[in-house]
Formats: sequence, structure tokens, C-alpha cells
Amino acid sequence: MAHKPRKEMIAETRAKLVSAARQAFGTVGYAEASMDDFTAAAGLTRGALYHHFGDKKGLLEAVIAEIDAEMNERLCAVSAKAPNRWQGFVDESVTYIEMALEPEIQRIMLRDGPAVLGDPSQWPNANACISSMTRNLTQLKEEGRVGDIDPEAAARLVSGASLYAAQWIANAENPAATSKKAVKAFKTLLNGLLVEKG
Amino acid sequence: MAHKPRKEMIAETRAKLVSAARQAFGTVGYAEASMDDFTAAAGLTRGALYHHFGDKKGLLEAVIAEIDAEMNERLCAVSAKAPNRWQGFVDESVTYIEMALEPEIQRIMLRDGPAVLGDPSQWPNANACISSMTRNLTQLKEEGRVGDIDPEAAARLVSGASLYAAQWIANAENPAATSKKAVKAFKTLLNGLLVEKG
DNA sequence: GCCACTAACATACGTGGCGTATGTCAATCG
DNA sequence: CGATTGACATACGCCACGTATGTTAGTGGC
Repeated sequence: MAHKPRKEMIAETRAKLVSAARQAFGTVGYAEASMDDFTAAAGLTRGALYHHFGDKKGLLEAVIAEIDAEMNERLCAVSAKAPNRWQGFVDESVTYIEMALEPEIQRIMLRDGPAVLGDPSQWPNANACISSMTRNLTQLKEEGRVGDIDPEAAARLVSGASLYAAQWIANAENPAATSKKAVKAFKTLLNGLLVEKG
Repeated sequence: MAHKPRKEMIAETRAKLVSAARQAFGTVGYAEASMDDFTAAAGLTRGALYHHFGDKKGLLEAVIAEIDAEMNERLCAVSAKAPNRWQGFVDESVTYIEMALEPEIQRIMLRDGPAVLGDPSQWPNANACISSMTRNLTQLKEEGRVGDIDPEAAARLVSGASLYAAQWIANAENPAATSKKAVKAFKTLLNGLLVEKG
């Protein structure tokens, strides 16, 4: 029988490695994840990993790129179905918080990622979320809905507040109650951006 | 001559270890810092370290507690000299950003700390900053200056935005210009908390 | 259609770092 | 003044990463 084409096999191998690593990083964390263990879980050895990704950090980068793409997709879906642009922005921000409640995202994107790869805003292939939020704010500014602020700066502040708040919520004794308080305060803060309060 | 009293020697040893570790963690980072290296730099060995701090994480906790205390002190000094409480809150928040521009704080408090010890809001001995900011907001709320929001939630959102923004600024191509944009957007956001715009 | 070549892995090895178990010496206390 | 405890140093084992070196299976040139 015909073997699968080369390219396809390779892509499959890479996907298996990324998936296994993502699982390991998301649960036990980057530092505790043994490359021998999770490559074996993928039916491979460390040799494959070093061949494709260079080192452990390279694999983490690939995992992060994948997660960022998924997050961006979810955010776009949310803002697309909003009745107006400002509401879309607010929904998107709240979705940001909700996503950051997930343990995998907390662990990989918010804790291990920054520690291993440095400041997230400098990650080459993981700022899709920020840039789409920035585009949103740029148009809101052109429409006169929000005041004279730098869209990217506002987007980063908002995302920073969201991500931090999410960690707080997720690890609180009572996540549901904490979430209510945080979202309320969050929406109040966002109103500061509006030209007239809505 | 009389040797120094026992307690004093011990405190000195602990201080030397914390200082050496702080230096190492702040420059090369927690994971890359070799315990053999920085204990030797302090004129000691790993034996002393394990005796006093249990393990590498324990030492990081001590370093973090020290830095947090310093940060809190600086914040209190800033808000103490403000003409009114709201201004004190704003000044404190901006100071938060400025502190987070320092490489040592970025590395230890914002990246390695969360990765190794987990969510910062759960750190037992490192939330002095947040609690003093929360107290400030509680009183502002009682005075009717800010609206009906949960003070701690607001404090965490504000600090999250500050810390995130600071990393972005510090690693930007043009930190000065980026800082201007961020601070302006930041103050705009804060205005959302006010009952009537100032 | 065969042969050189290269890419995709596996295997083997060295190194370094962490944690622990053990030893030693000095200070304290009855 | 002797026994005990606490503050370190020393020695050892283990694990994990990275690298160097195979080995096998595709791929292109003729």
C-alpha cells in the first residue's frame, strides 16, 4: 500500500509532539514536564523533538502559538456577533477574562510562558489577540466613541487587567462571587474610555 | 574579642543568602541561577541554604517577601505626600507602573515568581501593595468619590493593568514614548472609577 | 531503475544541578 | 564542665537536558 506522503507524516509528527507537550505543560507545568515522558506518550523520543523544535523552549513556542491562535479565533467569534462595536469590545474583554480562567491558559500563557520566553508583548507569533483588540479600539476612536487615547496602549492595559483578574478569580475561595465583583469593577473601568458614559 | 551574638550571625547569614539569591534571580533568572554559584558568591555553600530555607523555592519566597516590603514602603511614601486621597491613589498607581519598569521586579515578581509559586494573589507574604491600595479605595468609596465597586477587585484590576503595561513599556523599542501613551490611557481608564469625571 | 544524498528520527553519552543523608564544630545550658 | 542542639559543610545519587552519533527510509539525478 502507498505510504502517506512525506509532508503529511511530518506534520502529523509535529502535531503529536505539540499536543503531548501542551498536555504536559498545561498540567504539571513547563519545568516539571519531562521531555522523555511526554515524547514517549506521543510514541516518539527526544530525538524527534530536537530535530523539529531545536530545544524545549522551541516546543513551548509552538504550543503557545497554537493556543494564541485558538484564543484569537474565539475572541473574533464573540465580537462578530455583537450588536455594535463598543459592545463587541466589552464582550471581547469579558471573554478574555473567561478564557484566562482555564487552567491550561493560566499555566502556559500567563505563568510559564512569560518566565521562559520573557515579556509576552514581545512574543513574535502570539499577539493575535492584542492586535485584533487594538484594531477594534482604533475604529471606535475614529467613530468618536472613545476618547483620544492610544489604541494599543488601551488594549494592553485592558488585557493586562483581564488576565490578572482572571488568575485572581480562578484561585479564589469562591470563584463565582469573585468573578461577579471583578466583572462589575471591570466594566466600570472600561467606562472611563467612553467619551460619554453609557 | 567577643564574637557577635549567635542570633546576629544567623540573621547576617540569612541576609547574605537572600541578597545573593536576589542578585542572581534578578539577572539570570530563577531557573538559570545555580545554587552552588550564588551561595559561593555569598561565601557559603548549599548546606546553609537548605538549612535556612528548605529548598530553592523557599529562598525565592524570602526574596519575594523582601522585595514586596520594599515596594509597599515606596508606595506608601508616595500616597502619603499626595494632596488628597484620589490623587494619592492615582500617584500610587503610576508609581506601580514605574516600579514594574525595573528589570529585577519584572523578572522576579512578574515572571519567575508566578511561574514557580503560582498565582501572585495567593502569595502569603507578598500582598502588602494590594492591601494598601485596597484600603485606599475603600475609603474613597466611603467618601463617595468612586462608585459602587468592590475595592479589592478594582485594586487588582488596576495593578494588573499597571504591571502588564510596565512590561510592555520596558521592552518596547522606545520606552519613553510608549510610557507616555500608556500613562495617558491608564489615567483615562481610572476615570471610569470616579463618580464624576475629574 | 539504481545510486548518492538528505531528512527524520532513535540511541548513547556527558554534564550539571537539585535534594538528601551524613559529618563536624561551635555555642548554649544544666 | 559535659551533653545537646543548631549551623553549617561535604559527599552522594538521581534525574533531566542537550549533543553527538548512528540508522533507516524517502527523494532526486541520470
